[in-house]
Amino acid sequence: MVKRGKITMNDVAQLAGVSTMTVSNVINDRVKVSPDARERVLAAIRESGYQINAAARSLRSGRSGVIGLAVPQVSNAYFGMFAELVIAEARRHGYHVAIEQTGAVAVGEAAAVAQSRRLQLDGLILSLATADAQSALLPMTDQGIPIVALGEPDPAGRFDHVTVPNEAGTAAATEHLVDQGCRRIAVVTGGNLDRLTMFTRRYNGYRTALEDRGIRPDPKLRFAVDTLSREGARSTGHRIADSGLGVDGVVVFNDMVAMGVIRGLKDRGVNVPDDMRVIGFDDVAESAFFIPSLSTVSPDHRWKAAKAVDLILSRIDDPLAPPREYTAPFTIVRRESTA
Amino acid sequence: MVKRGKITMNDVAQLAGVSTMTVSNVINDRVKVSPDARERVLAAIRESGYQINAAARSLRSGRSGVIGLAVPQVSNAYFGMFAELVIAEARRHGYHVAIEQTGAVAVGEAAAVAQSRRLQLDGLILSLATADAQSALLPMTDQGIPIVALGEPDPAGRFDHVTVPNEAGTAAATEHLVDQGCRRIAVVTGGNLDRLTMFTRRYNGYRTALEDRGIRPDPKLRFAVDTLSREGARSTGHRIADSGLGVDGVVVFNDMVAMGVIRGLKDRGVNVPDDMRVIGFDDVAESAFFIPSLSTVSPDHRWKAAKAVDLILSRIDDPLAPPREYTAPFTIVRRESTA
DNA sequence: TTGTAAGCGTTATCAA
DNA sequence: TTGATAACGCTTACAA
Repeated sequence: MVKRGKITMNDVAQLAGVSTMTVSNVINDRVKVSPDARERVLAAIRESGYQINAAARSLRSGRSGVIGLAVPQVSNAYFGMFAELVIAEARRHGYHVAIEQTGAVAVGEAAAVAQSRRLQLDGLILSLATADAQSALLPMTDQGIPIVALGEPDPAGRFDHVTVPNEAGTAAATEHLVDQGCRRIAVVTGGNLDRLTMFTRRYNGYRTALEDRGIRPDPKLRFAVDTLSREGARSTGHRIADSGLGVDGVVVFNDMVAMGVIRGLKDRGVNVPDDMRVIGFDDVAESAFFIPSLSTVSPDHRWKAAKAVDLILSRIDDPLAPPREYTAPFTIVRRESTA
Repeated sequence: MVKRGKITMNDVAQLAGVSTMTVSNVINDRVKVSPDARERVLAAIRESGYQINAAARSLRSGRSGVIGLAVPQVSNAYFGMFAELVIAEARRHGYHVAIEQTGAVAVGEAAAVAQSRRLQLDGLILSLATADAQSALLPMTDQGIPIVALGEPDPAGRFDHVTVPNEAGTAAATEHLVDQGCRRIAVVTGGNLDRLTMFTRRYNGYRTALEDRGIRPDPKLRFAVDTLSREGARSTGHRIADSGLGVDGVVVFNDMVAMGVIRGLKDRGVNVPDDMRVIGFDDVAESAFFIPSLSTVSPDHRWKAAKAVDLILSRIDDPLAPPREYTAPFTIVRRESTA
């Protein structure tokens, strides 16, 4: 008995011989419904192929059952992996995930927040990539929905924040290179280091570690790179190989770029790890399969995804709690690229 | 003048001293609105920080302005790249994209369709990975929204279908290996080859090409692999290296697996391309950066994304047109792995 | 060009 | 335990 066109809750109610409220109560498992009525309703739903209308539900209830996840770029391996973990974690709690793309620009990040309100999302996990996100996010007042910031913190400190061990992780990576015998250790970071961004933090970790080990940091050994482009990473490899600075190790601020750098070194006949050692940050899946497999700082991504979802849910319950800050645990994974 | 809580179209209307319909007309750029009224409305929107409620709009109008994209796995490089292209293409037409994950299982694919109806999506681009999708998709009748199938076709032939040149592409890849001097060419495919799936088609392209070049296909040279796991690809590399079959070339059904295979060969001391040549399929971004860079069949992904979005939009206008079928153009990209 | 009225499908509230 | 009613915020249809 398949009705043509849209089947509403009303249709199901008529089929089952009950009121729409009873159907609603069965679907949402809300109040007590007699086993008899419940059975008839479930049968009617099955027969009719009824699907609840999310727009109507969300309009009336004000909640959508959907959490937003805004990332700079969905094609980036790191964010793809992270999205998958968030989806799994949200599902465990009965939530759906809507993925947005910010393009790693401030307006994109602000747009994601606006879009979340439009779509009545129940929360937003917002991966902040810009430092000047400040300009776009700061003026936002009515922060309606729970927001968890990843990467950079909200400059206004309004959001919960989950981050990775930028300083400590990079320091440990740098020390690992020292332990492997490197003395002329270059560092590859993004952007400028004027503000306190992820790049600055990782750069600081590198410097601190060198100083701790009695090696004087050489400013010439810092190479800046365009963050999201693989070509940029590759040409940075060329620059390092051509620098004539006697580099014997490279700390790179993330795995994607590290692999690009290694590729660029290879273009110049510089082999990793024989001629130069390289370590990354993130431990994306492909790092284990790259040739050479990539040593890296491995934050606990699952922990991070779980914490982000947890924070959203707990803030739905308690919107007024003060903003919280968490840092994921990490390990150093030693692979071929630093052997 | 920022109102606390939800600002509705009505609030904006009052602020601007017009009716809600005038506000609606301004927002949707629908009928003629006097420049004066329009200006006041836009000012009121700016002042109040009004955001339209997507749920209400979609409930009333029956349209959401959102196209769904359901892929097996968002962390997969191929689907990540494709999602990005679809997002860009949809945006050009004023549409938003909601990404779903099917897990490459039939129930996931069917769930994505159901979810699309619930969410009032205006269309669904559905990347079909399962052959037994037949069992889950076939019984679906009320196909409410426009659906475009990618990868495998809808077994019932109800959906528009955009595909890649499975046979021709793999045949060209195989011929390229022959041209490079390979004679014992292995093939890596997924699953069993009982049904006519993407795997079968690519396998057929391989066989046809060999026969065309007067090389007799050897069934022992076919290696099956678990599609979505990188570990599986790597161990396939081990199996090929350990096989003692004198393999000098490998045609792999996609790039991700090809890179895993090369990694596995490397584990056994088999170097690509010196000891063995390898070619993939897809031309994902990282293939150019892998070491060795990967030769591959490169379908025009942008073309494919554009065609998929076009088909959705044209079907919104004309739901009853007969299903259409398109195949993306391709080129063979020669890189180090087959040099 | 602008405004009024009705209703999209669901759920909160309250009465039965 | 169940049902009637109103309302969520917007757009369609039509009247002014």
